Amino acid sequence: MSDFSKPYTAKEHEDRIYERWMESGYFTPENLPDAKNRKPFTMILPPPNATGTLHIGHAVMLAIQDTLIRFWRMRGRKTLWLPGADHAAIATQEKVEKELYKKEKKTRHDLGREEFLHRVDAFVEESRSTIKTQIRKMGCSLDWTREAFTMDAQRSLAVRTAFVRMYDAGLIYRGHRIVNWDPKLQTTVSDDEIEWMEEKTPFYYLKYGPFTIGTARPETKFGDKYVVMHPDDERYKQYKHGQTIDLEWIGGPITATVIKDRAIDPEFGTGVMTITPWHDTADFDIAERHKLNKEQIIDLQGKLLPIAGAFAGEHVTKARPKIVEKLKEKGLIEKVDENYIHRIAIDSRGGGTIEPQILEQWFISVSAKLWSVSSNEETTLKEMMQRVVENGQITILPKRFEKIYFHWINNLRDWCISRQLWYGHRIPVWYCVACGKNAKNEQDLQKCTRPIVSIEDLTACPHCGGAIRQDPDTLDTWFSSGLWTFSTLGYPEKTNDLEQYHPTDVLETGYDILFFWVARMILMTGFLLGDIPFHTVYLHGLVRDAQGRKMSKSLGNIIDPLTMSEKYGADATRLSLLIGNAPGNDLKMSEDKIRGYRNFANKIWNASRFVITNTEEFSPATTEKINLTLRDKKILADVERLSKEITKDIENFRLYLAAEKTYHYFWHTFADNIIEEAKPRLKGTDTADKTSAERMLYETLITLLKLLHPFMPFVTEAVWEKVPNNKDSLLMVEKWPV
RNA sequence: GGGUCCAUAGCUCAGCGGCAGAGCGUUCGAUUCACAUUCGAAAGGCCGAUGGUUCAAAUCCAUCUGGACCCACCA
Repeated sequence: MSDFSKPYTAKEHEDRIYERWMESGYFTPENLPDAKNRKPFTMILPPPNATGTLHIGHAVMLAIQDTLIRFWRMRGRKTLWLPGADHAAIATQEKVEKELYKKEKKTRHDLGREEFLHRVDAFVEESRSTIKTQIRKMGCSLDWTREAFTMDAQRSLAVRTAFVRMYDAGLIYRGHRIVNWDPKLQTTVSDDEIEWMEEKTPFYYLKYGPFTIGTARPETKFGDKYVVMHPDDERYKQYKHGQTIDLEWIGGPITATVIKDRAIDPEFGTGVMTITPWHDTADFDIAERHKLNKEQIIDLQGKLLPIAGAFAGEHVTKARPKIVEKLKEKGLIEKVDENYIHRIAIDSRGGGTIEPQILEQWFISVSAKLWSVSSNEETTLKEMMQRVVENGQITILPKRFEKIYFHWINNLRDWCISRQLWYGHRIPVWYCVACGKNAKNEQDLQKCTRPIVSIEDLTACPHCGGAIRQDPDTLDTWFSSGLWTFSTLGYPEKTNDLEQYHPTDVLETGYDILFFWVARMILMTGFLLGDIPFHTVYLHGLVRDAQGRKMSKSLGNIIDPLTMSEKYGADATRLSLLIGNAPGNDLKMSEDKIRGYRNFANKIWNASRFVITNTEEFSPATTEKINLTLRDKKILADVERLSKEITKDIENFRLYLAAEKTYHYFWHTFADNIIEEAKPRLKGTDTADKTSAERMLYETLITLLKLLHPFMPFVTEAVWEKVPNNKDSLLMVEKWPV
């Protein structure tokens, strides 16, 4: 058995070993030895976007999850780790549109909806297979027979079913709301997808009748006919709420109405402002409170409407200087603050500047009353989301994120779920355009005027048989992601999988999508199944470079996990992502660190070779009969203590400690001390002492290989093959040493 | 404005009431040995500051300083 080649070269083993695992079928829980008597352990892989390639953020999640799943598999659980991909509507559509424009100078409108979606599907097909190959390179023991995609037939059925059920329960409604509109991508964007940028802009103090108002956006001021101040502001006490004032404004004389509202900060500027409810969230709220008129100033392309008079049709950014010029001419500018810092909202996915607009959108109400199946009382989605974490049904690790979660829930508003994209789940709502002309009775006629919600595709109005059209919008990506723990298991059918594997045990993901995704899964599962989606949420941090900066293409500091795995092996890459990675904390990563763990893989290889070549005549059956010296017994007891400690650490998600302890013990205790001390004994003439040493070394190595396997599956499996007694067995399904 | 967290060796961090620790890096030395992807050794710390609780504080409490992040968003 001395065919160990001299340094360990990961490349020679990894693909081959992955193939062996695949052939064994053990990634599928039902194929595990004695599967019937195993208790299930489930994790669903957070689906990577179907557009991308694997990056270091994926690698860290894969390393943690594969470690957990391998640990629980060896501990005798019926482990299911289910893979999939997310269609990532906005990101994917944007990518394909860019490609299309670059290659053919066409927009999606040139192709039409159907043809465009064909292109997207082709693109997604290709990326999905790329990322799948890359996930395998990392050694992930995922059940590929259950692979899912958020846009496949089964998941689409789940999405429509969920929509219809929520609609029927009165949770989904349509309404005019102010939303974040991205004029570049021509869609709404959720609050969570916005990034704020600071920009130095002139701040204008404008004369508004007897008042002075401040604004950084004079181009939105055309329609302003309400002037708002704090009710307790002494300076303006002579003006009464509702009082009208005639004054000269940009486009000529207007009549303004005084509004008193507590949202105004008397300290800011002059303590008086005018409002633009159509294009500002705060102004919209004020207008709603006092039932004021709202007027649109800017269209969906970002151009000024006829209300702007001479400036109509001009893009806001181009019109602004001209408008300032006109204000100057009219003597309406009192002063300009040149050093004002203005914050502008950017769509973090596509980069367009957000222009708030009032639009008709679909919403999920988080505060509508509904009947809770599980607690048998009236509740709201918001209360339900809070309760399951509060009462410990769901644990979020690290604990401090529970506080952050509660804080978020407290400020939660209704969730806007419609997007004006083409790629995604089309909203399963139809409108009768035949105006109910064939309706048989008054009841049906009335139904024709309302939205028709259906799980099945409709081709004609079910009430009058007339023509219909489907809502053009698609659903927010997170709507389908929210169903992920159970849509992957067969929902809406009551499948065996759903029965057996849900709720899942652990959801492992980055803290950056706690609100986007984790919270929404809790919401969806709570309503649709009356259950929780998972027992434990484990949140990892961001991977940063050695200087602690975010990795980005422009900084050129990206560490590509695939290049690293190619160079140093997947095991080394994985270990570098686990050690020093405490939950919820960001992790600093450098190539040097990975190189260090490559050396460790080689250490395992070499020390194992030494032990294996010196214990060749052993078989587990005979080792039992060999008497151990006191010292060797003590060593084995130490290893047992270590095993217990490691087990506890992994059970409590302290992978960073478990990995480091095992690493340290293997290298600096086992290799540096135990093996060194055993060398003379192996060459000695005292047979009893010699065999005791052999047994001790053999058993220690076997235990350490098992302890290391979840962290470094390839090298440990490669060594396992070299142990004479193991022949065709796989370390992957060996019993955990406790 | 509201919230969360961090500060310990040059760097990355562990320790979270009982003698200040690890990895990497640095310096010096070794090398027919399973392994130069190696081994041995050394240097390196007022545990951010101040005050308090305690027999005892890096650890608990308060305040401050510096930093990171999240949420809200100010016309």
